[in-house]
Amino acid sequence: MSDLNSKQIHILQVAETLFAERGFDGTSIRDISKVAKINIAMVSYYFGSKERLLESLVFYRTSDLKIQLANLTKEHFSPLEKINKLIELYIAKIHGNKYIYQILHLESFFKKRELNFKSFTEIKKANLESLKAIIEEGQTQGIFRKNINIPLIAPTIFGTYVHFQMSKPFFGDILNLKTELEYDTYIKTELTAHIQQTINALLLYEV
Amino acid sequence: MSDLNSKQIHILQVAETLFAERGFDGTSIRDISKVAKINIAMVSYYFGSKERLLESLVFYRTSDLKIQLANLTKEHFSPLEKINKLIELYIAKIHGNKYIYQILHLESFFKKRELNFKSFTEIKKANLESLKAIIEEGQTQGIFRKNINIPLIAPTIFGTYVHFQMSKPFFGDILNLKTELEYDTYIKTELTAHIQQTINALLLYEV
DNA sequence: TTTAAATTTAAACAGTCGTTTAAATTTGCT
DNA sequence: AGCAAATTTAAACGACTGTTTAAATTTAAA
Repeated sequence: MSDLNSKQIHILQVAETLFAERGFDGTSIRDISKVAKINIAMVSYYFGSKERLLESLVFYRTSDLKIQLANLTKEHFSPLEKINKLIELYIAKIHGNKYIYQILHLESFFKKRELNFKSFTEIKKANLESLKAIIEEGQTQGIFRKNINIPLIAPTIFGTYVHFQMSKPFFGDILNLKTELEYDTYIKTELTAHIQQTINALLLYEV
Repeated sequence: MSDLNSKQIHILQVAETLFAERGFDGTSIRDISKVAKINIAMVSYYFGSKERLLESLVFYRTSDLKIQLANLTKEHFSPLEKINKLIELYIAKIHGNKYIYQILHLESFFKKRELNFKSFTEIKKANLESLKAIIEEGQTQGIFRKNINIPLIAPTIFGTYVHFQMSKPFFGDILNLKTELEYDTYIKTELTAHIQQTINALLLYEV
């Protein structure tokens, strides 16, 4: 499970893009085999089954997903700077792994799928704890206001990004972003700035 | 297409919950027939095909989706009050139609599906215009700050809600919301308040 | 009550699905 | 080179898919 050869990794990479594009049910093993240029039996040979292929993919990617926040909390930035660096890091990391996040986001709430998403949940909990630590640091310093629903900040960051990413045709149209690169650049600049601005205002000001 | 009898509506309602739970591809006509207690041929008889059933469902629901914002913009509230009423209306309406929104959200970005989602796009554009009108009113009154990326506000509202809704197992766990009713109540109170607080801070304060 | 239309049914259709099989081929070690 | 293990292949399996068929039944108007 843990040591994958180059052929297995190639299959996972093909499966990843197809699952993200068409969904798990919308992608057949024959589709994967055709794109990856392998025999259809190779998926069963290497992974056992289609479901186990997805499990391997999730395992393969989520081991790479941990966002380096430990270093961040220790450095001597102000809480506000930490928050903004966290958001930037968060969006960049999610965007770099957008396919697996799309898959996890789409498939995780289908109850019939009984896969092991514990690692994903643990990462979310760990990230929430890091965020909580930074905000409470800012609150004790008297910089951030007290009445903040901390668990709802992550959905605002994550949800804004995901919704922007999933509504690409709509926002590409109204914001006149024609190419993939233009869209990516907009996410790294304007969207990240918007989210930082939003969370900063929420943390700093009483309404 | 437009005049549906009670049997057709019953089929659509069953299909709606199943599509939202299991996805379009994950739901078979036999599943729908079993739950709706009809013969499998009735779907083809009434709707022509499974795809046309989805089209009928989208048409049936989106005609009911238009959020009544026209009245809102005309009433003599302050821009800030209008924004907060808009958010409350928006979340309540989406939450009341959560199943069809889930389906649209999940299926709309799968490119292979060439369905007619124009009405959905038009609603989004109309809502964006209403939001823009209110914010610009506030800006000319000198209440709201100038440097605001208006098209990105809707993704923040919508995205926060959708992500909270789709991560029900996660947030139900960490917020200790055990029943469906507790979750619904939390959305109508805490989550709506959080989003209002967030957008208000964004509109009112320079960071 | 007769009769034609609308509805409902069980059965079958052709196609695709994930998976398995057994034979063929390649690989790597002695 | 010889040989066993690993890999790759084409073919087939049974199960499930959406859809169609034709007969049976119900409905409703004359």
